[in-house]
Amino acid sequence: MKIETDPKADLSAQIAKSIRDAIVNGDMIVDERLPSEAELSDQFDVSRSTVREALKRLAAQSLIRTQRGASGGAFVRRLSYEEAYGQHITTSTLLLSMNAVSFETACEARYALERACAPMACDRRTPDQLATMRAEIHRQSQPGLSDESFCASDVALHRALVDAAHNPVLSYQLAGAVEAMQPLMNMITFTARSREEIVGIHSRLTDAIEAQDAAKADHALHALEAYTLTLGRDVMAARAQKSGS
Amino acid sequence: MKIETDPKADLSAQIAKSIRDAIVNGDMIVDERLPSEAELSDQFDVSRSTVREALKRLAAQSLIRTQRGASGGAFVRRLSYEEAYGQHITTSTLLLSMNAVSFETACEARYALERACAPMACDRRTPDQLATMRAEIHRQSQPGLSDESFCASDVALHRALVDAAHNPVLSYQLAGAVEAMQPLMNMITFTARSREEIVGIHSRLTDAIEAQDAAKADHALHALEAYTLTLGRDVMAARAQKSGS
DNA sequence: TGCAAGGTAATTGTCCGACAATTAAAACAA
DNA sequence: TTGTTTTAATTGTCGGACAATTACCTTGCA
Repeated sequence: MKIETDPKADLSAQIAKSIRDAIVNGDMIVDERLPSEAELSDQFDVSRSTVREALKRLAAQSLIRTQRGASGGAFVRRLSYEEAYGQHITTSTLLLSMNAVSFETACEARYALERACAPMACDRRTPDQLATMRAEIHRQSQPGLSDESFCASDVALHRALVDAAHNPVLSYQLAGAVEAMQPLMNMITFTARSREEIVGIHSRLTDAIEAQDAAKADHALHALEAYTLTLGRDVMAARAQKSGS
Repeated sequence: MKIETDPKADLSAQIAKSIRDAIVNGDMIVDERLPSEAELSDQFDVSRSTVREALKRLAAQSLIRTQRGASGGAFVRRLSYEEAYGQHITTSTLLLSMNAVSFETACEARYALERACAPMACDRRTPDQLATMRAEIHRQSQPGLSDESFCASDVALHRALVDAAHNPVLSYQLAGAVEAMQPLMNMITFTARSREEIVGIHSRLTDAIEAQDAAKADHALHALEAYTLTLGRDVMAARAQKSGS
């Protein structure tokens, strides 16, 4: 295990990097045990505290898990889809909120990705996923629903669409794009009229998926993108006017 | 700043979580300074070592940066696209390598995503990006090129295609899918014949992007997916036969 | 006054030693 | 054999110490 001497980096960062490289390169396999903290501090010739800080960095990236007691230690962790989802969503959300991504850009990306998996969803959708989509549509029709709940239901529906493609890699990649949009979407106040419109398009979309009509699904997603964009622009315009007055 | 008492988690993990929540929820803005390690250890009533381990976890996720000296400390970090790319690619690569994702699944996801951005690339491609694609095609035609270099060039070409869509959110999401495929692709030995075939499709694809012909680009990507899949299946079959004999 | 040199204090980085908590395995007793 | 106790290894937490770095203040000088 080599240690690249980048003189400006912290020791714990250097050690974390060398261990991370070993894991990513496949030098260590899943569930393999790392040397104990004492052994690592000997190998790298640093104190145990420094080794611990390095290990905490790796734990934060879900690369290792630790276990106390005899025959405990740090083990290479199998990265599950669920954890990867979580990290991806957190990162995507922060990226959008910290970098002032325009509503248009995020919207365009989201619907482009969804259109990419619509044909596969048409092929492979299960009754289960159709039922989920119908249930969310029903929820969205409830009059007392808050804007936040409406958005959450929207995300759930689109998530079902993505999962219907039955491609875990695709689901993983798209989860970030769709869920990271939610804070942006939450800024929109949905009138009764706009909800009705959206529910209508959602129904057409679900019908298309059920009928396995990819062209129709694509059309519905285009309509949804256009309408969402209109709503978003209205909100932005209203906000700009307000702050300008 | 609240601390949820999850009794089974480490103290440093709990503290990291509470600070992370504060950042993600927007309670702390970019470049805002966190309390010093001494103050945090007072607030959370733990030792400084424990606070430091928590801060290292956050640093590993690029949520904070630290600075030494007077008026130094830990500051909320603006997550840049570049860092997010890096994290995303690392995570995606690990996810694929650790979970035995089939070549078919990864391939399908990759080309579905690329087809999603092809229409936008047709609209917005710049001469620069076309030149990059042409240059990579030229590289791929060199006879002495190693399989690894051929794959790297392949990734570079597709990366140019994605960037041509001029949507940073899309680029970010797709970078993981495309680059994480490279280790899988590297397993394939490309014969002179198959390279010729791939270069031909790449040329058709680039022509379509230049001519802004979305349908033709879509067709080329479908052809590329089908051919890549064939190559991958051959490799897997050969490998299976070898291990079986 | 203005400026430069040097000192000071605050803060993170690293090290050390100690003890608590946990857990698997070994040793032991019935 | 089976159940219990002891033991050893390992991570988790604490406290203190010092080094390294850096912004800020003080002091002396022109």
